[in-house]
Amino acid sequence: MQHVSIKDIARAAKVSHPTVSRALSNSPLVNGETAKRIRQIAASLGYRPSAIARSLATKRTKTIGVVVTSIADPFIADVISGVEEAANDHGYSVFLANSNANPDREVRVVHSFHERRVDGILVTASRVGALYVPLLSQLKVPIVLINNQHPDETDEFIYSVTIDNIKASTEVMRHLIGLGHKRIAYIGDRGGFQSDIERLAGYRQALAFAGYPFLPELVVHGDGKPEGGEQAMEKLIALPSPPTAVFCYNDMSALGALRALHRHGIRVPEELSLVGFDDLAIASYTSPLLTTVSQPKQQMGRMAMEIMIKLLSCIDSKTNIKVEGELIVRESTAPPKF
Amino acid sequence: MQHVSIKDIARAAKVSHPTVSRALSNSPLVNGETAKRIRQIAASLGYRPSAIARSLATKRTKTIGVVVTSIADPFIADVISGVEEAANDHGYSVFLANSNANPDREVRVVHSFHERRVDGILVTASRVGALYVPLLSQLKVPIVLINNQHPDETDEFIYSVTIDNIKASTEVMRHLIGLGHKRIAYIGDRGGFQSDIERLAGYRQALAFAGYPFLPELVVHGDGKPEGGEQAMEKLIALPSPPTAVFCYNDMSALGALRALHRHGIRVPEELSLVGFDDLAIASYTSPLLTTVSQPKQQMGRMAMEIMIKLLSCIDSKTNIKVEGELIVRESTAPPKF
DNA sequence: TTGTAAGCGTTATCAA
DNA sequence: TTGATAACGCTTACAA
Repeated sequence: MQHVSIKDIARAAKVSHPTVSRALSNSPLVNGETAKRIRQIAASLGYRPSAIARSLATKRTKTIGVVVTSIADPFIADVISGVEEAANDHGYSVFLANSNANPDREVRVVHSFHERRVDGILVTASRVGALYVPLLSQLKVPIVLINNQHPDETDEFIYSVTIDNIKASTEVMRHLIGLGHKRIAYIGDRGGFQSDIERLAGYRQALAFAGYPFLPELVVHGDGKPEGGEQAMEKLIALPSPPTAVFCYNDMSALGALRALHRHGIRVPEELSLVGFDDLAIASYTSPLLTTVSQPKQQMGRMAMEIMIKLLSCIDSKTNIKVEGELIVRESTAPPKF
Repeated sequence: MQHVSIKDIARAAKVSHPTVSRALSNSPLVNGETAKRIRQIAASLGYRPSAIARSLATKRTKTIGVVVTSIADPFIADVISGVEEAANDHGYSVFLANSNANPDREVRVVHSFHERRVDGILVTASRVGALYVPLLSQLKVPIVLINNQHPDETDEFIYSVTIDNIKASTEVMRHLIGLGHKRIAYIGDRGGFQSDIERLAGYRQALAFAGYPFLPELVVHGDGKPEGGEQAMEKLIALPSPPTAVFCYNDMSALGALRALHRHGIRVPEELSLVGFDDLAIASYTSPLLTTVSQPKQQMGRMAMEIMIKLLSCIDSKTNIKVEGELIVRESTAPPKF
């Protein structure tokens, strides 16, 4: 016999299988002594309840579907580690699915989660396609978005954990402006994703606040990856009057920017200051060490899963959480030279 | 009604529910016309079969448990992305669990996978505790190890995908020796994990082959992470006669080593050559760009999952795969100066 | 406090 | 080619 079932235990304990079920779920409706005996037998037989059968009976799987655009993205990997930890702590298991921001795969993931009857869905994406959330919400299970607020605030099934991008972004700018920089550029992401839009908004606000003009030529687009950051920095370097400081959408972009600067022999921070966003592990190992904004990545994952679990337990709680970033000043920023 | 079932479809199509089941699984035992009609109805009702109920009936869940020591490890994250992709391609779903190399959690993960009745288990660990595999193998499901061969080759349920560490390691050494280096150090991992042992073996073999002495003081231990690499490098720098080249167990260690070198103002590669292992994305963004060994990380994950799926389909295939690394010479290695 | 019976949504085994 | 019926392993009334 492959797996031992409550019937096997019932037979050994000379009771009915529902009694076993009750004993194992610590129901008060069973005699203390018998319960003890049953639990002993269960343990001695190495009994493990079938989550499958239980799910079928209870209509809850204690399973959460987690969609990511790419698990190889270090930011996402950190978030997921928090997600998994919180799930594990509460007896939930996570199905991991990569969508690669590919619509075909997205549809397959939704189907797969539907068939598996997940209790809820977590979406961790630096970028989430506008069409995707409606697709997911067809499943009628709660959805928690990490780092992407749903535009339609009224949707009752959608919750989110995000960082306060505008605040973090203005703080970065305050730091640069405080150092004396006046020509500050922004290397954004390509797609106009929410976090990018917000960081750019913070950039503009801070500029306005300092009374500096907003110069469109100082806003260029990368792709959130080193390649894009590199190309974007090339454009800035080629400008007739290049910036003295550059604020990047994320650390990956900053990495590419740094590479372009190295190649051109432009010294950081002596000739140009550079700031990233995310505080990935690498940010402490570039040279110079990168000034950046730290996000509580793992904790954000954990919070998202905890919101989910509370929702599923009908405990209500704050469902749209905004966390704060923290500016980490390292070596890549300094006053402008001139 | 929350989910539509085959009974709902049966009612709508005026057939029995087993007929629906047959029609939807493309059984030849059902009239072509009826089958078509049933499938149309199913589609129009948005039917999605319950994997839960199916699993209970078939005793197979099409589910694989994936244990990792840390999903935040970029090497592991890359492997997992291959794992997930292959699973998805074959209709399997993956349960992701972090063990953090913590024995308590390991036990919980095993229980959880057992209860979920996973069809197989994949273990991705730079390091896997000796006790862990026996624990896992109690489940009587196939296990595929990535980057950790099971010492007991005879165990019938254990399979593996590994890189040929010795070969890759000797190649690194040939490169350094070819450049003219004679005092070459090795920064290893702490725990005596298999990959570390093998890379060190390759180091010694190459030294012996070149006729150079093996100097114990040139072998120091890190922890596979930047911090450890940094400390290990400090020890080497403090040596009365420091090495002219350093081969690191992995890129993470090399990153730390690089940091220590920067701090001491030791120029790489002019004064010291440095080699990593793994070819993480960062290796192309350090300065100088890191010479390292590339492992086909995603492909290894994919292969592991494909072995698993073949095993589960009773297709036999090579079950212990060894892949080859590739030396990527970038900027961190050069002939010794003097 | 315990047991009997039904049900969860499939697939599998028989008969028809 | 189809339909009854049972089975998978659990939980949950309801009865005793």
